This record gives sequence, C-alpha cells and structure tokens, in this order.
Amino acid sequence: MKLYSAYQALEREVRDAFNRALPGDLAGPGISVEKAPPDRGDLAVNLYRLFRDEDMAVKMANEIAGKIKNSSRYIMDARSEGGYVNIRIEPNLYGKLVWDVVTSMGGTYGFNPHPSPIRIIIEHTSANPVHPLHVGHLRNAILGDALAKVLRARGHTVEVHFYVDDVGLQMAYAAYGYEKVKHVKRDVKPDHYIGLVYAIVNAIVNVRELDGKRRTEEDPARRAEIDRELLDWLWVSKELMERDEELFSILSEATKRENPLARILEINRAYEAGEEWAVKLVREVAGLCIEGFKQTLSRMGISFDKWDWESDVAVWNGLSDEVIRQLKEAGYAHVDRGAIVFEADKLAEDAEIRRKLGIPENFTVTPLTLMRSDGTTLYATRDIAYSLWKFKQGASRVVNVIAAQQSLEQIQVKLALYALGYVKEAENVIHFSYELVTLPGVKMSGRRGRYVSADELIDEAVKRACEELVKRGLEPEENRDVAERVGIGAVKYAMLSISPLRPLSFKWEKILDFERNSGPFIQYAYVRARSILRKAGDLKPGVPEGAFGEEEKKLLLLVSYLPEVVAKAADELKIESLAQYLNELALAFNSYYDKVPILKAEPREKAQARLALVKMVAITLENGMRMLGIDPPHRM
RNA sequence: GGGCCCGUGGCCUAGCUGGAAAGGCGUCGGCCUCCUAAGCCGGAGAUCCCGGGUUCGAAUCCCGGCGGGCCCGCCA
Repeated sequence: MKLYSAYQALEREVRDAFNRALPGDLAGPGISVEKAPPDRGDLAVNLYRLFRDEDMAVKMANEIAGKIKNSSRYIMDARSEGGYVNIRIEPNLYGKLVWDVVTSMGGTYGFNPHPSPIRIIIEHTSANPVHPLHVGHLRNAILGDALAKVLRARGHTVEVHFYVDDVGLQMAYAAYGYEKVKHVKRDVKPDHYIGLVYAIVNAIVNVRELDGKRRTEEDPARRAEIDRELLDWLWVSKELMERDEELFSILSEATKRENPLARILEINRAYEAGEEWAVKLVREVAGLCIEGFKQTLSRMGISFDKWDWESDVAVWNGLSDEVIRQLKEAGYAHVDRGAIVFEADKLAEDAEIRRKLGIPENFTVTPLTLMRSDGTTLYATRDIAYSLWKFKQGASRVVNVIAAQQSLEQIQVKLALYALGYVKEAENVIHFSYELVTLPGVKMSGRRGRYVSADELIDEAVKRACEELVKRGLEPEENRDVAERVGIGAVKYAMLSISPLRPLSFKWEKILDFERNSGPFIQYAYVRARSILRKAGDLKPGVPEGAFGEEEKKLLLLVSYLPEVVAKAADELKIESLAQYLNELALAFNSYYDKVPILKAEPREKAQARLALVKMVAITLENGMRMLGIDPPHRM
C-alpha cells in the first residue's frame, strides 16, 4: 500500500504506544494526537479527553509518560505535564520517512485520497453576463478554484461549471441598451462596455418608473420612500453621465420615444420563448461579456470545464416547465393571481425534513414564486431545474459557491428537489456560502455601475508588485511574469486566508499586503528555498544516518502535515486552513534559514540533510500554493 | 417584526465536534563583510461583546441580551 502521509504513520505509532501503555479496557482508537505548544514538545496527547477527571488525568499522564518513553523508535522522550503527555519525536528516523514520502510523491505530494471518492460538480463565479467581474466575484472565483483543486487533491473527480445566467430581466436590460448603442465604439474590454450600458439603462428606467410612481402615490410616507429612491438613482445617473456623456444621451433620447420597460419585458419574454431575433441579440451581448470574463479569469489562472447556458440547460429543454408541472402535480404548488407558487414554507414545517437537509431549526422559509403571471419563469425556478440537470450529468454532490445573501434561495432549491422526490440529491446540494466584499462607505452594485472591477484590482496588484521588483533591482520588463504571479498571489491569498463567512472590507493596503502572512511572503520563502537548491552545486540532498537534529524537527513535522491539512481542507471545505498552514511553514522556514547555515554546514552529511529538508520545504510550499491557485515565481 | 451569519490585544484574523488563548498589522528595541532583509530575533499590549446556565473544566455548548452585516420580491 502506498503511503501518502508520513504523519499518519507517526500518529499511528504514537497511538499504538499509548494503547500498549493504557489499561486494556481503555485502549482503543480514541486517543487523539495533537500538536504540542512550542517548548513543551512536538506532539501531545490530552488525557482529560479520556478520563474526564482532573486528578485521574494527571495521575495517568504520569504513569503513561514513563511507560511509553522507550516503547517506540519514533518516540525520543515523553513527559507528563498537567494532564497532557508531551512527546518528543526522534528526528532521524522520522526525517527519513518524511523524505521517502515527499520525494516519491514529488509534484503530487499532498495528494491524500479519500477512502470513498465521489464525483463532484462545483459551480462558481456565475456572474451575470451584463457587467465585468468585480472584486466580489473575484472572491467567489478564487474560492471556487481553490476548492476544486483541493477536492481533486483529496482524490475526488471534480468538474467545474460556470452558470451563464442569460435568462432574466437583467439580461434584457443590457440587451435593450446594447441594441441602441452598438454602433458606438469604445476602446475598453467588451464586458466593461456592456457594464456601462447596463448601468445607464438601469438608471434611466428606474428614474422614469419612480417618477411615474410618485405622481400617483397618495400615501405621504410611501411617497417619501419613493423620493429617496428616486434621489439615489438621480445621483447614479449623474455619475454615469459624467463617465460617458455620449452613451448616456443616446440612451436617454431613445427611451423618450418609447416605453423602455415594456420593450425590456418583451425581450425577456421572447428570449425565454426562443424567438430568433431575441436569441440573436441576447446571445451577442452575453457572449461579449463572457469574452471579457474569460480574459480576466485566464489572467488569474482560473478555468472552467463547462459553461452552462441557463437557456439551454434549464429553459429551452423544458426542464423548468417540467419542474413546475411536477411540483403542482405533487401538490406542493398552487396558483395565486395567475402566478404559480411553491409552498416551500409548508414543507419546511416538517422537522424531519429540516434535519435531513441541514436547515437550521428556526430558519424562516418563505413561499417561492415559480412562474410569473405572464408565463415566464424566475431565477430560483431555473436554478431548481439546473440543480437537477447537474445531478443528471453524473455528479453525486454539487457544491455551489454562492453569496451568503442567497441562503434562503438555496434552501428553497433544496426543498424543491426534496418535494420532487430527489431526496439524495437534495441532501447533496452544498451551499458553499461566502460573505460580500464591501467598499468602505459605498455599496457595490452592478446595476448602479458602482464597483471595483476585478481587472482594476489585478492591474493595481501587478503594478505594486512591479514597484517592489524595481526596489530590489530587478528589471520590470524582464520580470513581467514574476510581477503577475506576485501581484495575483497577493490578491488570492488575501481572499483565501480568512474565513469566507467573514465580510471582507475592501482596502487596497490589506489586499495588496506583501509582508508576513501574505501570498508574496509564502512565495518569497519558496524562492529562497529554490535559490539554495540552485546553488548547491555538487552537494546532493540526502538523509545520512544521524544528520537531522533538533533544529530540523519543527520543519520536518510541518512538511509532513500537508496531506493532513489537505484532508481537512477538503472534507470540511475549509480552504483557509491550507492558506494558514502554508504561512506557518513559510514562517518556520524563514526562521530556520536565518538560524542555520545550509550549504556551508559541517560536516558534509549535515549539509546534505539540510539540503534535503530545503527541498522538501520547496516541494511542500509549491504543491500547497498550486492547490490554492497561487503560482510560485522562480525569483523575486 | 422574524430569521441567518459575525463579535477574540489599538486594527485585521486563527482557534469554536469543551481541556496549555495562536498569528499578522501597528508600536518599542535589536540584526545585512556569510545561502535574496518581501526576511530574522526580542519587548509591551487580551475582563475571548455582556449576563445567566450546563460541566471537574467554557473563547468553544445552551438560554437571554447588546452591536454590526445580510435575507424575508411575479429581482437575480
């Protein structure tokens, strides 16, 4: 059997030693081995967990520490400290084991297959094709990409999908505007162009509609509310007019000659019905945006296996209609003023269903409209159809990387699958939720054209990386590639190292941090390691008898954790644990680098062993970074 | 109004299947004739939001507050 993790072998060794030392009735798999605090040892076993009584735990710790001291070749020393047994491991034997695993795995080190791997479809990013990707989508894309890579390292078969949301009113808004201005050329990426047009149409239509509403509104409170909204959109209009006067006036004029909203609704209806003129128009607009997305994503090193057009997978094939029909037939949907409503709330009253689907006990579920009275479907309806479609592609689990705002909708989708009789599927739709990226002071809004685009962020990141290169005497022209890797690495790490459940307030200096606990910090440690390996000359890495000492232990242990960290990151969908682990490894390596000579170590065996350690660190850092989607530079 | 998420040194964050409070930024002090100083070493700095409860033991679990974000649409 192939050994993927040296640490796992070590842990088993320690557990066995404990089981031999424990009274027979207490022995078993319950021993959990953890990391000891620095200065107390390498590994620790907490006996409180086993005995639940303070005096007893302390007493047993004393007893066991004495017994296991010489009970395994890997254990150098064991000491009892207040209910814990702190263990020091023997660096040479363990070092040899780690070396064997790391070098035999090489570029695949970290791969740690799950005992029962499955087929997973990850859907991420899925931005509406009506504006460029902004920093919020970037968080989504970076998380989704890393998630896919980590799950693959866990042995799962992963397919990454982008859901092109080409059906819906937002698309019709963009298409409506594009129809009027497509003859006007602008020297920007296509998605930026569409984004501007989309925002202008939104502003014009909203101002027009709100103005109409306020004239007929009798209730003063309600009227004040409308006035506030109107004022907001007037401000937005002013901003957009300043950005592109010509486009704004063309669209403004056009909307005076007709009712834009009626036309937008018509485009939406015709597209959903598959009428040729609408298909041609909408696909052209969406296609332009997608082209822009692909440019941005490819620069980020993020790619997709499939681009699922909502119209294809959920509408024109009749799947959404089928979902509605079956929900009605099953008695979970009713007609309300011409619209069809799914009774998700009633279904959610059943505590057993909640438990099965992992819906929090008190979560308030509301009914869900499936079909408008004009016969068109809604986003959530199509999402139900799409979820079914994903399972039909052979997935046994579906992970949706979607903003936390959509928690209710995701639960409604689950409930609909359940109601349709797809119980297993409902249980296996995972909402990988993440919080928004907020701009201090302003609310990001695609409809208002207010956002920091992903392209701007990447440009700025790369620019700052370039400035750093110049400071270090590296020619920026020759190091374009390094600047790209470092700048983008900084952005990715910033978004991966903190929990996705924490709102991220966007600050340039925080995201473009190049110091400790950053992407570049990890890249730098890697570059230093590579640099030593390059300069090694005749010295070959190896693990001669007795060449590893106390100084090496911390790094050896850290290197050997990678497969464990991968397992945790994949099984618990906690990418941040991998990011933080790499930071810890880089920190430890930098400290080691400063403390001991490597190439000049005496005797030669010591230098060989240290070089071997440097190589292991380089491999570990590189593989870890790749799993996060961070590219390792060759120098910096 | 109901619900979901978050609340840890001045700031940002890890720990949250209960058992030894962990990093970064900032701050104060030190380290480049030696493998890249995007670095390293050291100091100061914490009523783990508040109040109860469960437990031998709570940052972690339960209840009740408070503060912030989000959701409750024939939008997506």
